Amino acid sequence: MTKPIPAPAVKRLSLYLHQLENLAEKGIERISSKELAKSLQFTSAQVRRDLATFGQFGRRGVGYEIGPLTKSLRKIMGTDKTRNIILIGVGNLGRALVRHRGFRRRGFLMVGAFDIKPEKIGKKVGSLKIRHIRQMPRFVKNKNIRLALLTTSASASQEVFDQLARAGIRGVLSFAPGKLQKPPGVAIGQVDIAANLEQLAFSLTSEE
Amino acid sequence: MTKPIPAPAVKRLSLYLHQLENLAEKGIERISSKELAKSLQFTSAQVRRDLATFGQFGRRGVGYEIGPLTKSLRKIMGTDKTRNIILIGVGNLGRALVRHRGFRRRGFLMVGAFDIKPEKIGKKVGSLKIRHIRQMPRFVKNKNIRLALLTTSASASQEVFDQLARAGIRGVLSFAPGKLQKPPGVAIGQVDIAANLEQLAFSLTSEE
DNA sequence: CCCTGTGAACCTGTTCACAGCG
DNA sequence: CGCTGTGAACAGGTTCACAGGG
Repeated sequence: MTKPIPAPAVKRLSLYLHQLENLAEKGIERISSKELAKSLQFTSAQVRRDLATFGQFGRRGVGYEIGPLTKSLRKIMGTDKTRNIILIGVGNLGRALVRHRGFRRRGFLMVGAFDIKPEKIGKKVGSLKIRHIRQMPRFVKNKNIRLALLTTSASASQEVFDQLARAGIRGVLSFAPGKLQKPPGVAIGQVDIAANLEQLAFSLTSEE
Repeated sequence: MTKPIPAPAVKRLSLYLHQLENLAEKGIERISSKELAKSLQFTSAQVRRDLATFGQFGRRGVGYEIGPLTKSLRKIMGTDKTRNIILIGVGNLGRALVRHRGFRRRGFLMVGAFDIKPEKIGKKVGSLKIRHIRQMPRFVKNKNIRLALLTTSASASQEVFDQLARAGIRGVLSFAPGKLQKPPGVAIGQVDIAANLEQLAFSLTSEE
């Protein structure tokens, strides 16, 4: 029986990892659950519990060695080797994502950008040439791509998602609102900016 | 005693609202918890429980009237009247967000864009003139702005956040990685795209 | 009889508190 | 003695199952 891993814990792993990288840059080599917790506004028990979910990384009486721990967490997250990613839908948001600096630092490399509009094909976005989505399946196969960002309109997103799934993509991060129907074996993440804003707006209503 | 409202329920309210708007466009006037649930891949009990958290909207034996329910939910979310928002940090992502079509539809109107770089000031992004962040506090006060999007670098985000809080902003949606230290009375939302990608990458490791 | 609204059971994830190792 | 790792208690949210109105 594979033990189930709490999704919230995985979410926090990202934060731990990011924080540890910052600390390493400052030359710090060890940290206790208490200190790490304080910097992220969590409790020390939470940090220990989370890390313990994935293995035994600390030394009693001492704390965690940042170097080895960072390495282990990267491996767990699947970002110990650089992962190639592609983007479908080169609109405003798509363009910004292709140029986004943050991915590289976290182990992701944007290697392809696709769209369906003829007038966009062949143009450049950042250092990438925009390809027709027709060429996506071969590209995915050749370069062994597993992850894609989806920034098409809501109306096109299900159709494009299905194409990605057929092409062998294993995880899709969608920026379109609306639930995607997913086949088994493909993971979906969704970033809904307007929904996030609405949640903020809600917290205002209770206070004013 | 004000009863506490589960944060996950608020998150789902956004989804209900969006779905109901879609249904209304199709001319549908009534829906049962079961049908609404199916379209979002939730359970009917969940839908009923969530809606009941905020009031009594349904009729037994019948279901929910889409028109009135939509109106009520908008009011609850605080988006029944258009809310003005501003953006700080006109980089790649900022530019995309200013031009983003989705906000208007959800009741948000982008009315100001600010940056600190002299060479950007006075240029246009979409239909907005970029202003110096120095002018932000007066702008916020005059136009009575409550919400802001923050797309500065991680290193600047805490400093800018504090300025926003001092200017009277009540909710900030940040796109920079790293936890912000927040004063009471200001709500924070965070969108960390790289972290979302990492979570997808994680789900891959367990399967391959 | 249909479908909502809701106590109660259940379950999952968090916090507590301490045993155990360095 | 310090700090991790972890059973056990706890809390919050979800699901069940049914009472009750239309």
